[in-house]
Amino acid sequence: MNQAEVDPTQLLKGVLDLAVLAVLAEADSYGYDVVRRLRENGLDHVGDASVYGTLRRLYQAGALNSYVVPSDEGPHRKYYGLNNRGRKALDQSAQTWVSLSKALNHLLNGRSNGHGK
Amino acid sequence: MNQAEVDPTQLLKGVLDLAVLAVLAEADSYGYDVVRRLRENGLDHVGDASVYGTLRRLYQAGALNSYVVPSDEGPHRKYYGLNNRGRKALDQSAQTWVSLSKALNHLLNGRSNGHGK
DNA sequence: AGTGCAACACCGCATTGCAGAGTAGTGAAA
DNA sequence: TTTCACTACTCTGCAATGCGGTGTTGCACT
Repeated sequence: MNQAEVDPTQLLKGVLDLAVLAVLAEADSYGYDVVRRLRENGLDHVGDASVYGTLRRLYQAGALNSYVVPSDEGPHRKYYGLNNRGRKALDQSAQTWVSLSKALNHLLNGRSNGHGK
Repeated sequence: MNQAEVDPTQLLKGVLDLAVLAVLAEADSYGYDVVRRLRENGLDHVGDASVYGTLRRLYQAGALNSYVVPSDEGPHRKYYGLNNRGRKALDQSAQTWVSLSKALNHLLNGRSNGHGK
């Protein structure tokens, strides 16, 4: 059961996975920074613990690889980056997300349209 | 704490609430039918128990009113419909949803655009 | 009539994700 | 030294999802 793929049912509550994956796709980074970037991008209320948890989960699922970069200006930083598996997972999750988002948006706008399909 | 309003953190996993609310906004209906409609609209993997649970939760939160319609073709049907509170909740949730969805979509497309306005 | 099935409602349990709070360690500023 | 901004991580509680099961009421078959 260490598939990196998300099963659709999980996406309902696992939007964070997708977000983290997306951020990591732009550039490798470490937990603290991921949180910062997520918040800068509109996900302002994500708890850091959630992100760390997500990171760990993703890592254990084999979607990420990580390496420690010692810093001379503070504690070490544990970078995470997408690997093939991760990119695939991102791709798939993104797709699922798009359908979900489309379905939802359709539902939300559906009251003003004249004829359904 | 029985506010019908969703706090943003909940939306991450509570997309179902919004979906159910939206379906109910189109027309009153009963659990079994809600599931059917949800599935027809792309939310194909929602479990019926989840929907019943959501319905009950929403009802207890005061967002829905319900009435039983005896059916001559089977057991009675327990209809649910939005009340003012429900509409407000839908409205608010929808808004939160839109921001979230925007943020996510931005993240997902962010790699190919030069500068977001 | 009896059996079985489909439509319908609902519950309990286990799993899992998310968040809050707390621990810990480093380097720089006060 | 105390404090603070960074950085990582753990424990724990809560709430939501889903599965499987239970029960009911008609209808179609046999």
